[in-house]
Amino acid sequence: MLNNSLESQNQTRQSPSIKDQLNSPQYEAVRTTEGPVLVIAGAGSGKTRTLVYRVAHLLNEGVAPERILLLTFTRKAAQEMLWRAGQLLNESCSGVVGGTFHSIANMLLRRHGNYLGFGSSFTIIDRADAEGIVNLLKSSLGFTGKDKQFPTKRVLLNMISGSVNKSKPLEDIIFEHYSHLSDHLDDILSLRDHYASFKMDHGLMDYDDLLVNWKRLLEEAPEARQQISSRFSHIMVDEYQDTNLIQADIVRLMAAEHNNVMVVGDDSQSIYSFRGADFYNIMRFPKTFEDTTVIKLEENYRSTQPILSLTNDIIRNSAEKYTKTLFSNIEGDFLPQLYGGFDERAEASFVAKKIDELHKAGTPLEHIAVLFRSGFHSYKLEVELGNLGFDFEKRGGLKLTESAHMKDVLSFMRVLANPHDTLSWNRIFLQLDKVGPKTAQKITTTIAAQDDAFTALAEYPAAPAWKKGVQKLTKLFSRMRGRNNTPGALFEIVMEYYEPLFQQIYRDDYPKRQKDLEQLKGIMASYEDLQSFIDETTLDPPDTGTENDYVGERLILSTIHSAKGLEWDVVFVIGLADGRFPHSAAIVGDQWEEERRLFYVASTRAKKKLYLCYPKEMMSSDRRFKRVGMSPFLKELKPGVYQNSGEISRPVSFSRAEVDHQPASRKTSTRQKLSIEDFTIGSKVEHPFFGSGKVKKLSKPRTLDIQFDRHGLKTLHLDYAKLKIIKS
DNA sequence: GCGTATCGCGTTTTT
DNA sequence: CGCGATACGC
Repeated sequence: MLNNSLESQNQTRQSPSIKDQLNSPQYEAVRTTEGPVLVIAGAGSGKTRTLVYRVAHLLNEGVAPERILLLTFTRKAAQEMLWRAGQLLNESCSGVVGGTFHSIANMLLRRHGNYLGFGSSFTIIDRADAEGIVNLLKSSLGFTGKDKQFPTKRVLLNMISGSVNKSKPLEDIIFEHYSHLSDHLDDILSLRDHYASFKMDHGLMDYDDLLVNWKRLLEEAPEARQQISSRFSHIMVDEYQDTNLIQADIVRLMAAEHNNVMVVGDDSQSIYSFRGADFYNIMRFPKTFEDTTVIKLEENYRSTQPILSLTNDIIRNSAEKYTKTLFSNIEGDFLPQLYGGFDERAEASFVAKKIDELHKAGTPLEHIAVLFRSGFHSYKLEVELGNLGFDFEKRGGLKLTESAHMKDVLSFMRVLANPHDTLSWNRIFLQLDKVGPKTAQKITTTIAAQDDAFTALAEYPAAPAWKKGVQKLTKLFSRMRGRNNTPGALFEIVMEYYEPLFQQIYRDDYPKRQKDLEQLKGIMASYEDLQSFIDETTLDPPDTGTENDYVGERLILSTIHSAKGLEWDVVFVIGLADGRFPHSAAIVGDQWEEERRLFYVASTRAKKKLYLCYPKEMMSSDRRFKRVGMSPFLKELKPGVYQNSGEISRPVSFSRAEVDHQPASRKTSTRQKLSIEDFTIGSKVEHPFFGSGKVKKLSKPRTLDIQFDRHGLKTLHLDYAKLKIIKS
């Protein structure tokens, strides 16, 4: 069974059996049916393949590529599908318009936006920027945040800018879901209004505005509607359960002329309601479009039957059942394994050990993935894998352009492209010494009111403490605006100014951040002009990590959300503990059900082997360890669908012996196991990052305090810190 | 007294 | 990493 696994990766792409499947009645219908088509397809049933064949079929029939529109939720998904369609036809699919809702919206708005009263110049802001604006507004409107009841930023943001809320009065949303905030109703409403006018004034647009304006364009601008709708004759939408109401409207309006629309989705995989997705869109589809052909795909071509039995059992328990029982013809006798570790470290070491075993037995690392609910759940495992020398790629969590130093650099670029971008101005001023939030905001509002922000800046009456800083800034901008600089050149100019500040602001860890900046340099250099760089990177930020170099075997660690639509031979789901999954803030009801579907999505990623893991002890808020049970979603499973792979009691000593047998080719060198007895107070030690230091204090089992020459006092744990004793 | 610097602590998920 | 609370400086 395992030796087949090596070949299967290549075969899923263009396996001959796909052709056979295509001849089956279901796929025949999918390919050729005219008019509206709704495909309800379970996990692993070949949703993507469906669309690939449809595209190939249309092109084969002589439909001009530029009349086909393929809408997805990630850019990668669209590229992948077009690539596969091209493989089928033995030619390229260039000309087919494929992309995310947001990128298509951006394209259309830049071309036709003037019908709605804005031209081609607007800046797209991402969620992180929106948070910044909300903060600015909060402070300028005098919200103190002292009241604990006041909504957290994220909740607030979802309320004032979330797409759901645009189709429903905000008052209703607050009444239904956030009734404890009703005292703040007026505050929130005024914040929402200010947010809207702030964006309008400064030529900013966020993710949701892109969609709203696309819809407006189709509804309110007859000439644009005419041009756009006559351009496309066939529309396809992937992951339809992830669309929100606005996107559903857009699909409806886009298809009004030709009625050739095909959507594909799975209601059991709806995990994006927090950003406005509404899986009832699927149920409504046949009502919206007359004479819809509904096609159900229930055979699973991905997982073995034991895995499917477990995943079927997960949705069996959901409150709203859409009785859909997937079946598979793929043989396999590996029952999903359940593992409860004593604590997070035991869980991590179990996973690492298993991965090591699998790898040695011949499963390539890139066919293995570890999935989890939230970004930080994998910290312990990352340390463990690092120690063992495994190369891994983490997906989800912070994107490259979301870290502070990146946003710093980008803000210079964005101000250049859009001098009304107050948020970026603010960020730039905050970097100056002796300038804090208040002063930065003062400068920003003054100069943004002027027509020419740059000269206004030069003439700004600066206080002595930071006058020099402003002068340097003025110089910088005159250089940047000088010639028609390419993005690459602009980066160099900015870095000349920013580098000294950068080292000052992030003096603790700037080497790591510097690598990111190097990457940014490469990315910017590949763009022709600044505007297109800004548009593309804010809509779809490049991943952290070195994507460009081919890195061979690499394990994937990913949040479940970022793993959607993908598959691996072996999947580990970790952190399946009570309070962690479902997330502790999830209340029984809709949110609870969504968490369950999330678990379903995670488990259905596995083709051959599935491991479900949880720690029995976790750090709670007060720094104390708390015993926890397994996730309620695990408890409710039928005992027969998984096998308990035993539990390790308290890890007597965290065995480093397992580490020692690693091959020398791995990148971290084996380091000796040090124990606390090896140190005395006053020992001189060397740390790869903090440099040299002296031991100040030995604390109980395996931690010690070290005074580093350049980085101050740190408390380190022997199991994690890579210490070398220089002199004892 | 206003504003800025510093420290400590708790983190949902994202186009 | 960003937030809040607290401490210092003009």
